Amino acid sequence: MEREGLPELKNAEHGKVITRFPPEPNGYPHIGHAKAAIINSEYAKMYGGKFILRMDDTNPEAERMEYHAAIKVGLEWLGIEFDTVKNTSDDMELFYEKGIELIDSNMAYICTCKREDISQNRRERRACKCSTDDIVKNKKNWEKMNKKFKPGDAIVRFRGDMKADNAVMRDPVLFRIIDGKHYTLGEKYRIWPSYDMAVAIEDSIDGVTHAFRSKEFELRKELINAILDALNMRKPAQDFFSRLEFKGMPISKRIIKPLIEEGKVSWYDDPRLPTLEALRRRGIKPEAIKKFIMSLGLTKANTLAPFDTLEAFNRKLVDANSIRLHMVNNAKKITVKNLPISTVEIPNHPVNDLGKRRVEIDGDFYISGDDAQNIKNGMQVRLLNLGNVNITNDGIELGGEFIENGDAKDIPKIQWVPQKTAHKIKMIIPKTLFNGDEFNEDSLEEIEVYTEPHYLQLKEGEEVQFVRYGYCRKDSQNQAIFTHK
RNA sequence: GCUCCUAUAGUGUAGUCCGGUUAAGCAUUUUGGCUUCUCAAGCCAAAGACUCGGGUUCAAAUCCCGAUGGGAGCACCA
Repeated sequence: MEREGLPELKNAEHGKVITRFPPEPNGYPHIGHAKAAIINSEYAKMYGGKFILRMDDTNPEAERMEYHAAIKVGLEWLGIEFDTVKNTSDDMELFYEKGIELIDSNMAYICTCKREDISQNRRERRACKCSTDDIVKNKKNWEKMNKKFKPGDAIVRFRGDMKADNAVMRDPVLFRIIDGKHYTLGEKYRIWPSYDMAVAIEDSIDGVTHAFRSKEFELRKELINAILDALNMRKPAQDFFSRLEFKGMPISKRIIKPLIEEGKVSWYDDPRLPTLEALRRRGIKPEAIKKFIMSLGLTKANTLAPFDTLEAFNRKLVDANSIRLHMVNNAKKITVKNLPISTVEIPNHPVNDLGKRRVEIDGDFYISGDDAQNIKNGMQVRLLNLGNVNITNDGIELGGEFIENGDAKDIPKIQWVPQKTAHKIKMIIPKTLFNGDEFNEDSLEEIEVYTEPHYLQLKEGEEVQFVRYGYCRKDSQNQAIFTHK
């Protein structure tokens, strides 16, 4: 059986599937976000269901509007559409209600132990004294968390199982005190639900039927189910997929931030990064990302994806409407005599009708240094779209004589740019940022090249193919970024 | 250390639940050819894999046991 796209879901009814993508607005969106968003959104689409974007914003210390906005921009660029957009923090009152319910039913208690002690007890699978406090005392302490206690003084813990093999189940945190200013709610609340509490409640009340998360959350599944059971709430099906990273391209802010601060990387849109913004600048199309991610499947095996697969998808997308332009690198001069014409019309694409451009010529050209080295005296070469030339090369100066009606078959073909109108641009070539753990000091190559003046008429962001060189994205009038071959 | 997840060609995957129909399909990569006024695209072809060791069975990539490699968790981050 041939399978289109993602594997079938268990217990999925057409029209009734609800999925969600819950990013935390604590950084710029990257390829990993794209994977989670695309998989969840594709499943909703596949079953004619609904898809929710939920900003998971329950840690005021980490979250910022800047990131919130960047995530929205990134998702829009990817072309992902949502039926509902919400914030986890919209439901603070509900979290409190459910939290109190857990305390009332003795499924949760307030713990006032020191952080280190809690950690050690977890490791040693020992309960602490607080776990035996009665409901009355717990309720009193809950009130105190609102004002009297300082951050770190007290937390609400779920009554799991301190002896459990799954360490996540050893009385995990449900609520903690954070005094920081939340990016949308300010100082309205200071008791914040933990990830597990928030996700459990949210997925349940949002009607999420299938939740797909990356593998590092796998151990949380048991806890989320336990919380929901304790509350008598509906449980979504949970499944997991491997994290997506590219070789040598760090995803974590912990690594990227210092690079930016040290000036080793310009910003989150530096084309060497796997952020969505960077991929966009580099010339990768959203559709290519989608196809690429779908081709990865739902495996739980670790993936260190090869960038060239992404490039292959992109090349196929971009080829049909990338204008072909001449560009020369490491330019060498050549003067061609006996040119019978002063202008030549060149098609913008070999097979598709993308128009033509008129190029003025006077016999003085630039060609690429590599080509100049390979052409010998007496040789015949084809100046692409122009005609054949008999080369004279005395070792110092390159010259040539135009041959009318030369046959293009079986002779070297090279691209050229008229000296008079040549437009100089900077070509940026992104390479792998890291070799293992080593920062690659040569990860960004910049070269000065000449291109046809027609380049100036292209829109910014347009993809072009520099003939015999590769696909590049116009970054500005004076700069292009190498996308791939 | 404990627990969980995972293991198919250079790379990424399909197949593994329900053992035989596939001596393993697809994509990428590499190489060769056709086409072409590009070293692109398109078309054709070739190369290349079931981690290891036991067991069950007429039959195992698929089931069981063990080993080994890789990843994750053991946060008042998500």
